[in-house]
Amino acid sequence: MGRTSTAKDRLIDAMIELIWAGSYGSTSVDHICDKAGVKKGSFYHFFESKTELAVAAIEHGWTEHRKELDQIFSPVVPPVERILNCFRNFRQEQEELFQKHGRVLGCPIHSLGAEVSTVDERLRDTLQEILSQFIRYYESAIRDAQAQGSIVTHDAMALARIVFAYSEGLLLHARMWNDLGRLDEFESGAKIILGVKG
Amino acid sequence: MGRTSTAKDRLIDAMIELIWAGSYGSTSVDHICDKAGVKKGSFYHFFESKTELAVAAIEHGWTEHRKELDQIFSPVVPPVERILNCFRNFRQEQEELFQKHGRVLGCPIHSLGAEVSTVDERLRDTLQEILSQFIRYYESAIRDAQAQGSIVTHDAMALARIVFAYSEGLLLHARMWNDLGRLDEFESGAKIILGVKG
DNA sequence: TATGAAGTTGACCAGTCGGTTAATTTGAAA
DNA sequence: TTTCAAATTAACCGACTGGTCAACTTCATA
Repeated sequence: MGRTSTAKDRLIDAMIELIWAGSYGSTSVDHICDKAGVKKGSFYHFFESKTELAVAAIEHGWTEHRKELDQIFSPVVPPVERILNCFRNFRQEQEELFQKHGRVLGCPIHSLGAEVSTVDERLRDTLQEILSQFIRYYESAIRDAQAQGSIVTHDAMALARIVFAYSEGLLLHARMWNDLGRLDEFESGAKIILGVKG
Repeated sequence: MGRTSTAKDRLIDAMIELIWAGSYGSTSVDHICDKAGVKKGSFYHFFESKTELAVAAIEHGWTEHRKELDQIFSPVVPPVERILNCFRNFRQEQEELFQKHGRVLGCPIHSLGAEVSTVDERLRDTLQEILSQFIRYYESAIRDAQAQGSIVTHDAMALARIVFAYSEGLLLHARMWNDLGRLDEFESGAKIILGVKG
């Protein structure tokens, strides 16, 4: 009952893009509405606040990304290859974004986290949860790799955190230097950290 | 000739603290002036813009930090120990900030970089330059360690970048989870990356 | 085809944003 | 003790901030 609308989705899409390309602070409700072709009154019909839209946008993005990750981290694929492919996937995505925006945008979760985590708890909690889920992909791949003896035998959780922190640092540097090439370093870097044999 | 003033320094100090505790976007000129006990008119007497104050504040902070780094990375200290001490120094600083703000604040260069690098080139260039200088401390320590055979023999520049990206990722996670304990992971993490022998 | 729930609209709000200005006060150096 | 460059001040600017609201339009369903 009542009429249907795509405005909510348009707002979510606009929010993700604007945050990614700029920052949370540089993204105003007016900008979002312009980009989505939605009037401000409608914005607040669908979302309680700017923060709530950001939460919805980030969660939506993560839900989408998870579908890819579930394929990339399929147990059928050799474990080390899963991690490498995951970052190759990042690189490709960043390349497409670069063609569109003329800039390397890095990881929005990470950039948003750095910006808002001392200021907006609601958003911070959302980002925390997503990163906690993400790292589990690395963790289980590392455990599988250790079981088959293809990498060094350290605590899997610890190794996953190292690779994860490293990958986020790399993504940030790629954003800061607007340089896709930085992302190519991951392959050799991850192999060094994981002590890949052969 | 003319009168003297400490307003400029007070503004710089206030800016660093506010950016570190929050973000660039959450730090308004009015907040800075309040904190520094300076009227807005004086602000614009000393600085062209908010961006220029940020640049001055970041550069001032880096100049101070370099003094510590020059001691920490003294060639007299065993090379691997230099890198470890550098992060121990971070940890201690973060502990003091935690006592003051009740929050882990992480690396301001890094957080600022994530926030503004697509939006404010002037600031981005300043941050780039500082990070480029920073990594050289790691690089030369790594080269010394390799010369004395205490770590693995990979390309020193590449290793430095890995350790550096890793440390920034760690600092971010400590900020996001408001958890000083994350920083303790650096010691074992760095040893794994560098392949410390013994 | 009537209905009312859901979506849309534009005008409006008080507060804040970064930044400007001209008048005034200060105190270091001559 | 005078001088005047430098520092301070408060009032002001227009644009924009996140958010509200009541009137209005639409269209899926019954």
